[in-house]
Order: sequence, then structure tokens, then C-alpha cells
Amino acid sequence: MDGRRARGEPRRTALAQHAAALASLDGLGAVSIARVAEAVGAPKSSVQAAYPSKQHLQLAAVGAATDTFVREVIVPAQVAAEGNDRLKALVAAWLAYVERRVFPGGCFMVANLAEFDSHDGPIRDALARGRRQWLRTLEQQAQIAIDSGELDPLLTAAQRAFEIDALLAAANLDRNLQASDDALCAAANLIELRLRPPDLKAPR
Amino acid sequence: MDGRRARGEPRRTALAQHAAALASLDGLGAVSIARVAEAVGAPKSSVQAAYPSKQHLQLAAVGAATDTFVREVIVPAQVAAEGNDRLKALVAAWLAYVERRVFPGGCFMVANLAEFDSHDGPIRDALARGRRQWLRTLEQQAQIAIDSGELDPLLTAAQRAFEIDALLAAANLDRNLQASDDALCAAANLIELRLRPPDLKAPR
DNA sequence: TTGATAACAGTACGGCCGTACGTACTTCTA
DNA sequence: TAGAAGTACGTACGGCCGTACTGTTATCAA
Repeated sequence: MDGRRARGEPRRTALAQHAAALASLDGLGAVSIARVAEAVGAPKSSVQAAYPSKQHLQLAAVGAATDTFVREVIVPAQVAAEGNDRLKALVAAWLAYVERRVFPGGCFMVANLAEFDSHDGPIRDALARGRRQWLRTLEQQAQIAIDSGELDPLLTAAQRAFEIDALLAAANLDRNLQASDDALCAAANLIELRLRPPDLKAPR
Repeated sequence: MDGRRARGEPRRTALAQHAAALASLDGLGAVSIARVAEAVGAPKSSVQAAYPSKQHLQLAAVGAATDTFVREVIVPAQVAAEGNDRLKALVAAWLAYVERRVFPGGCFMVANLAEFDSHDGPIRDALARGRRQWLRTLEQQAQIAIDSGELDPLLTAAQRAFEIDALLAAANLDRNLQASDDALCAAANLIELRLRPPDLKAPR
């Protein structure tokens, strides 16, 4: 335990969180050392003291956003039973995390993946890793739901995960474009329909 | 007809197309006058002569991309009969347009909507307008398919359009992340499943 | 023919950015 | 106790960018 390093850590996490918030609005590319410094009320050189380069700061922002995502979406859904209930809980937690504006620009991942999907490098790797973990979480629960007969086996677990993520990302986009939460409700309804058990496929 | 203005138009369209290509890779925000000028081998001041400001150039890039999208996706699908066939043709044309790398970074709209969905202004408006047109095109054909019994009325036409667009956008993302066209095939399979007529819902 | 207009090219200025240093103070280590 | 390491701040430099300004040439209208 090094008190010298520990002393600077609160500032580092504050910087990373502010950087993540900025990135959710303007994209990681627009996160400059000067803007983050201004956001926390510190001189530019202090930010540089905490993170040796811009890329380090960007990576820290991705890390902070990933932690936030786990805390706000993954963890709350753990109270639900595995399978379809957990799947629906993950969806509900995701929509709530976007609606609550944990990040001012909606979902951090959705906002930044499109920007870096064509640039290889550590930032894209970090973003892609987070996305894969999220998809795997969905896929695991979908597999359980399929195995237990809660979900129609017409679609594989991977397809279920892909579909849910795609609908959520599109809902995030429409919410930001329309400046209204209606898109989130619409997506919730649509996903609910898609997650109905096989025997409810034709309700009447 | 003014020959002076007509003389400069090829250069303007060339600039807009190069700008759109750059934007599909790095985002519209990273499209600088200097980079576009270098891409076409002209001095910076010539680009400024063609477009009075950076924003005009960005708007022209959106316009050029919209035209390209219509030419490469909307028009080719018009040969299919209206309804489910047209819907499948639109999906196939979209996937082909991404796979052929008409834009080097995949779909121009997907790449830039996330960047501007939180910044109001003329650029966001232009992007949102293109998106709404695309969704309306899908919705119209979905409505025809529903009315003629080709699609399960469990989902509304708007939900069908939203779902198809979401799956395509996610496919574009995965294609870029994995640098492989498998994601496009997977999305094609999934959408094909989701567009099956009602009597094929349970094939066995 | 003359003057206006527009396509081009060159130059220059101010702004923001990332980064490299230099410095003072605190904390751990040898 | 001396030195290394980390935080924090100030300053300065070079680079890229957007834009303004000037000038040249070609076209159209009067």
C-alpha cells in the first residue's frame, strides 16, 4: 500500500468518470485533456500528471464506464432467477440505466463503439471486450431459458443475445434523436414480445 | 444554366464523396477541410472555395451519402414485389451495400448517427431525416406484408421496421469489429427467421 | 467591351490540442 | 536521514485546424 499513489486515486477516478460522461455525449475522440481538466476545475497539467497521455485517459474512461455499466445493469439484475426472468431483468436494468441518464448521452458503449469499430488499437479492444462480455451475459441466460423451455428454440442463444442488444442499441439511438423516452418504452414492449415463452406465441 | 458554376460541380461532388468516405471511417467530426483537400489532391483553400465552411462540407457529405444509399439500397430493391419480397430485397440490398464496402467504414448512417444524436443542429437533422425515410420505407412494406397476410400481425409495421433496422445496424457493427462478413450472414439468417410468414413460424 | 461572378490557388492569423519541461511539496524507502 | 517516487501546478513549444484575405483566370451578362 502506497499512500502517495492512493492520495491521487480519487482524482484519477473523478477524471475518468468525467471523461466517460463527456465521451457519452461527444464521443471518445472529442475527449481532450483540456476539456476534462475544465470539467473538474483543474489545470491541464494536473490531468497530465494523473494520466501520462491522452490515450491513457481514454482507456481509463472506458474502464470507468465499464465499471459503471456492471454496477448499474449487471449487478441489479442478479436478483432475478436465471433464465428468462434474468434476461428480462437485464433488459429492464439496461433501459432504466439509459433512462436515468447515468451517462448524459445514454449508453456509453453504444455511443463509442461505432466511432472506433474501424480503428484498431487498445481503445477498440477495450470497447470490444466490454461488448463481448455483455453479449455473453445475455447469451448465457438465453441458453438457460432455452434449455428449460422458457424460450422458443427456433433461435439460438447467440441469436437471442444479438437481437436483444441490437434492439436496445436502436432504442438508445431513437431516445437521443427524439429527446423522448417513448423509444425506450417501445423497445421494452418489442423485446417483451420477442421473449415470450413458446406457448404464448399466438395468444389468441 | 451557368457554365461557371457547372464547371465547379464535379469537384464539389468529388469533395462531398471523399468527405463521406472519410466520415464512414472516422466520423463526421473528424472530417477536416485539410484531410479532404489532401484526399483529392487540392490545396485547402480550394476546398474552402467550394464549401464556405466546414459545416457546409459536412452537410454535403451527408447529402452525398444519402444519395449513395438511395442508389445502392433503395433503388435496387424496387424490382421486388411490394410486401415481404420487397422487405427481404431491402435487407439483402443493405447487406450487399455494406459488404461491398460502398463506404469503407460500412454504413455511413450507422457510423455517424451515434456521434450526432446528442448534438442538435443541421447535421443531426439531416442524419435524422435520412433515418426516418429509411424506417418509413421499411414500415410501408411491412404494412403491406401484414395486410396481405405475409407477416404475423403480432408485431406492428413500425415494430417490424425498428427491428429490421436494429438488426442491420448491429450487424454492421459486428462486421467492423470482427473484420469478417460472418456477422452479416448471421444477421441475414436472423432477419430471415423474423420475416417468415405466420404459417411457417413452427416449421416442424 | 466592360464589369460582375465564380472557380482556383497562395498566404497568414488565431485557437485548441498534445506533450515536454521545470518546480515545489509530500510520502515512502534504503 | 538522504534519495527516489508521486501529486500538483505553471509555462512553453510545435502541430493541426478553421477561417479570412488577396490575387489570378475563365465565364457570363450588360
